Amino acid sequence: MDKTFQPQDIEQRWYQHWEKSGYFKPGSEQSKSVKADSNNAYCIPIPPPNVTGSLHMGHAFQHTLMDVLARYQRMRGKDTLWQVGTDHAGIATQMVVERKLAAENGQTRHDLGRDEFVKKIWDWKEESGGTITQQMRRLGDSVDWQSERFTMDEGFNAAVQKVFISLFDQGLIYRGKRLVNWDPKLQTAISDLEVENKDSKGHMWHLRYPLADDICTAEGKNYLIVATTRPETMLGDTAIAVNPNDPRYKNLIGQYITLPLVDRKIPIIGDDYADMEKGTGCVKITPAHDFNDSEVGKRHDLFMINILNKNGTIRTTAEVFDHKGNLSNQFDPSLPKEYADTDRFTARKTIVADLDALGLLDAVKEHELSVPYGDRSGVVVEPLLTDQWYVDAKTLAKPAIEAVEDGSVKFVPKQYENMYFSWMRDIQDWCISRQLWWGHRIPAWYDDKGQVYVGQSEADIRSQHSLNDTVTLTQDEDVLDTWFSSALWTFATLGWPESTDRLKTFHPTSVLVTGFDIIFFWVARMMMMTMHFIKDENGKPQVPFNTVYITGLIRDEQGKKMSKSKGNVLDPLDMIDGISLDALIEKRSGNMMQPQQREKIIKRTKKQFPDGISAHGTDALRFTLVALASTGRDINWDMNRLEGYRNFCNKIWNAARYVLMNIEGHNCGADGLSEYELSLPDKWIVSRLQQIESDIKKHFDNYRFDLASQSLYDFIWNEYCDWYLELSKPLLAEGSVDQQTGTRRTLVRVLETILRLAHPIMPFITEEIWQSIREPAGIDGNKRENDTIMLQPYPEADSNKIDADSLTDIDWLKAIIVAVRNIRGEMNISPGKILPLYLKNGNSDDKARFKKIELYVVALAKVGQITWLSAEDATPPAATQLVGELEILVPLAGLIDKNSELERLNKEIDKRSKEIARLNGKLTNANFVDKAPADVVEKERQKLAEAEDAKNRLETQYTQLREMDR
RNA sequence: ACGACCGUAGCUCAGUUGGUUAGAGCAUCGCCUUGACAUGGCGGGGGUCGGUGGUUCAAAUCCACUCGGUCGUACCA
Repeated sequence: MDKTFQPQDIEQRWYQHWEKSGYFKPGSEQSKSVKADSNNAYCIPIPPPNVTGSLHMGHAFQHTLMDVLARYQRMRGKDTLWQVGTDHAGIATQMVVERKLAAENGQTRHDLGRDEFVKKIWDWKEESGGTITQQMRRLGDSVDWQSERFTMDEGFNAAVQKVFISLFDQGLIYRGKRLVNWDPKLQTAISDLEVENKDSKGHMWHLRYPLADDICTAEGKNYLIVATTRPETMLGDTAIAVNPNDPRYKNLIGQYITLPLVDRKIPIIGDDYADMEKGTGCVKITPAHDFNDSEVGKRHDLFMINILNKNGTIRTTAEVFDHKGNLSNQFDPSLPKEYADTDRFTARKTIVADLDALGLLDAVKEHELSVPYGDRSGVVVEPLLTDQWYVDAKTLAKPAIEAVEDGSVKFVPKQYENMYFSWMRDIQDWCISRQLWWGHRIPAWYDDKGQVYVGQSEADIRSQHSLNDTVTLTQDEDVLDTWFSSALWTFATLGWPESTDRLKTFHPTSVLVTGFDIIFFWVARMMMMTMHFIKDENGKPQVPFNTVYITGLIRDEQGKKMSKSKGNVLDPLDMIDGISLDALIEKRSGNMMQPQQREKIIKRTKKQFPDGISAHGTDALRFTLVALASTGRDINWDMNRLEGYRNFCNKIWNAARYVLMNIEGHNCGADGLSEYELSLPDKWIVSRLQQIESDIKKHFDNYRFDLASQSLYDFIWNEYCDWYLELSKPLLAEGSVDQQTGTRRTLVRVLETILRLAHPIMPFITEEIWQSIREPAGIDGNKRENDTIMLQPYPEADSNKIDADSLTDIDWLKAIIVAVRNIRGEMNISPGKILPLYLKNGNSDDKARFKKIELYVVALAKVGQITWLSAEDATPPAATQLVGELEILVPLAGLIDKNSELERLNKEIDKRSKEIARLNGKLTNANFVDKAPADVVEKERQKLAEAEDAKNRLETQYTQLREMDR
């Protein structure tokens, strides 16, 4: 074995072995002895990453937690499936390929045409689709690769079709002309969730709209003033609203104003939406370009005038619709030609200038407002009137809300349930059509008259509706929102709409691990779709998963979100393999959208990683992520933690090295027949192991990964390595043959158990070491089930193995050794120097007890001659430590400076005095003594007595020492 | 504006139903290359738990208010 742990030598080798051996498959599909039974099944559906993407730290985090759960449950004997797959990620993928096309030969997707372009995307998927799956292998993800799915594979496509068609037939999907969030750059509708509102500074323009028919306001003005942040929309105004109770204007209701620039006569209406307190009390109403106005329009049967092209420029001629969305000739649709085809923001300036020239610009004010941006395109989105497909979300949401209310689905941490409820209880219909080319084409066809038919194929529809060839059918150009297909993820991946064994065994799945940012996008929609389509044998809706574990976000060391544009992204693989500074800089600053950031990023990267990043290995990365995973809070990434846990891996490695060196060629009881004797340290470490096992189980079952890893770390480093391995040294050197066998047996078996405990978190190092110690630990490596640690049983605590005396004895032993070490440390005595030791004030029990531990004290505290002194004996000049009643004395004898010992004693006495004062304060308080529980008071009394006794003895020692050898 | 979460050692974080002297890792200081490990060993220092007030015999923990931060939602004529 190498002196240090070299992760790069072992990781990929073991992963390939596991994968090749089929160990990631569910147990029921590996061996006939495991029956497929939904009661013993454990399934995690992976949140499908973008097929053309790559892993970031957030993935690494979530994947690690999922893998910990999967490996843990698999070892506990659950029939475990971690379902893997990728998402076609509509807009994101289409954009990537469009950019690639543009960069390579300056083409747009329109140059290629739809079929050719979609083919290009499939090509790109073939080329880049392997990246993320390769990265997952490096992370050690124990997913079932053989059943990997893609949201556009054949079976999935069938599921999507079936869901769409059924929902349409049930009246839960409909088509309608409505306002949607329109992205003028990508030229597609997007959902509310894909809109990012950003605060920005803008202007509020106050416009004068002349009253028609020579009427005047109560104040005698012949115009109304409206205010707007988007003056260009005035071209589409179809009313002015005032509050029906507003004394200033209520007599004008039913009258008209003349809309400037377009010379349109539009009504003044009364609506509560107009707030008398706000602005001038008059609101321009543009139902085709504002969501609130659209609602007002519906209440008053207003016409809707669309003035924008799909690319965000002003139309040459407006589109006029009546309140039902039918084309209308009520108004002259012509628009001033000087704005035609100019961008909305250019038009804004021109229109303001033109109104100003007409004397109709009353005021311009600075204004803070939030502006909606498309999260993908980064441009301002526009409410636009278009024909789109919608899902009746309210109907579907009802059972989905109930499932969380009645606890069928639990969120961890629980507070996210509120987030879920608040959104679900106020849910809007879901716009599912997207004007993209990449995605599931909507299975709808139109005839010449615009009549819509929904069905699996054109042929199906023709036969179903008896349409002959004289009727031309054209398929809807649009595709479905990506989240429409991912909403079917839990059951479509298991084979639905076929009725498969996997669906029966693994659905509902056990736990979904995901980020809070997609609770709405994904979690809620999976709930709705699954409960609508998947029923159990009694016809009761099935939930998609029983538990939703919400993770926090991984941020950079300053708590900032990691993003490409900030240049603070860390690649999990760089943590594993390491990366040079130059390569890291290239990665962070190359191919930047905003080159001006480049220098800044380079500078910061150089400062933060002057030597690049060294290799830490997958296990260290995973352990770090697990250790930081406390419930649902964000993680500020800390390279120092990673380094600490790399050292921890090395610690385990060397502990194993020690064990191997000491069992090699010796009997360690593997045959189960040899005589052996367990010594005090053996009994102790076995007892502690049981306690740790039950702690870890508790923590895993509560999803407290951080506490589980902490328990493991503490036990391995601070107990097994620091104490047990050290205690084993004198035993192996001086113990009897049976004792040596007992210790070797314990050394290797506890190590073997530790490896199994740690395996879900650190799969590679545990497998590597386990392979070399399984035989001495008494495991028959020739049996197939013993080929790998990943299929071994997870350790379970056995309270019969806890020896209570060993726990108190070792605590006492530790206290004595620490006392000597403390004197040594504080007096700057070299650790190797053998010290004589006096023990004073020990009772007969202490003496008997000390006999049991003398061997270890001598070895670990490096003491030579040990002399017991009775209470009456004169104490030699010595440094003193108290262990309960017992006084530990190290003679000064030229080793120790008297004054520093006096100083040290003083410090100790001082400490005791403070404690005594505190306890006295408490105990003289009648309220405390009367009202606190008796055992609490008694405890405090005892502490006081002990502190007083200790103080007295330290003071005696102090006086004696000071008097000596003056 | 409303809601959620967070504020504990220099840094990153634990701290359960209120009850020992508030813990860990990293960093720091001192001693040590001892035959598993210097990616190490041993020992030490470091915190008025964001602030104020309250409930209680007892508050990091419960309540109210307040300051700071993150996120979400709403509003924005």
